[in-house]
Amino acid sequence: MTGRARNEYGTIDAQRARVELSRYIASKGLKQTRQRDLVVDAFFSAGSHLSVEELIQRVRRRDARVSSATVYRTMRLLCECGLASARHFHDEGGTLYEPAGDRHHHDHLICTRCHAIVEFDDESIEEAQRAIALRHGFEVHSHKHELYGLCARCSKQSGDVV
Amino acid sequence: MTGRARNEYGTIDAQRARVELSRYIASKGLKQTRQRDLVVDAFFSAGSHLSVEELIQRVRRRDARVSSATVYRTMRLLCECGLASARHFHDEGGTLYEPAGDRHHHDHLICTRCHAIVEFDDESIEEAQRAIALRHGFEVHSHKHELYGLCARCSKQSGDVV
DNA sequence: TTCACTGCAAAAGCTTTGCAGGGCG
DNA sequence: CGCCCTGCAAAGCTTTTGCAGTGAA
Repeated sequence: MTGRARNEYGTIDAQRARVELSRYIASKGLKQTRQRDLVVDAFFSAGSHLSVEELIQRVRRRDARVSSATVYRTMRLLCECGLASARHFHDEGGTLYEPAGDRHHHDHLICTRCHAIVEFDDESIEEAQRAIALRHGFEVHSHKHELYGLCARCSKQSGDVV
Repeated sequence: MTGRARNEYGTIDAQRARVELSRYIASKGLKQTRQRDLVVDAFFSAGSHLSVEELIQRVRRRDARVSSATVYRTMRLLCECGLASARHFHDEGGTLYEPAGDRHHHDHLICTRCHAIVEFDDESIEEAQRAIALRHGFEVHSHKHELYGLCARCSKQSGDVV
């Protein structure tokens, strides 16, 4: 137990996210609305790596009239205040969002067949990155490290069939 | 000397690229055209990491009537036959192409201010990736590893000014 | 002569934006 | 009551595609 509410992804839960967003909204003179609450709830009660399309569907189960523009705008807000981050895998398809909060940095293994996404985090790679940046005089602020291929299940299926 | 014509990027030169593309074109029953030659020349005689926009400009210096569709189609051809590869940095902006040929795999450091791109390649990272893939049962076919931040020059400017 | 290629323009797919009305503080 | 937010539709961007005419082999 860490004293913070977390779900299976190690992310903050919907309730806490709403509190943090409220704080951000207040600090910026923005307004809390029913639609924003719906989006935040839908997002934080779902799994990680949610597509805009899935998110819109989830929101519309509660209120079919929420527009996609509002969902995009709310997710932009969540990204700005650090509660979510946007990802673009496969160099194609739309944006996927993942909860951010105070979660540790991580990278991704992506199955190109079933689109499963697994997170990983490796200190020796982070260390090597620091060395590379130093060698080139770069001041690195962020990075993206994605491994594409077949997950265990899809890899096994390939082997079985072929 | 390796016996192969190479430019400063370690990529094959325009002449050799044209030969290889001709071979591919012949093998597929396609046709060699003036426009394709223009695109290939423009691409291989330019630096690495060329945007579609820059490429189109370069091609049009020679023939202003070449359409962007043709440039896209030709670059797709070059990617298919392994002479080029498409990249999408910064999660925004358009596609950048880089010569591929028989060049060694590499990754990128990208300056978020001046958009300079530096290539790197690190065996210890490749090794760590293999270990991670193994641990998760993944069969990795490709990866993307990008470090974003300020290059030496921009980093120094920041420090000076602020 | 045949069939791939080209230029043009329209379409596609994702995301943002302008606007007029609605609602939070 | 002021101003932010919302839904809708239209616009933006990059890339692809349909089509009729052109050109390589």
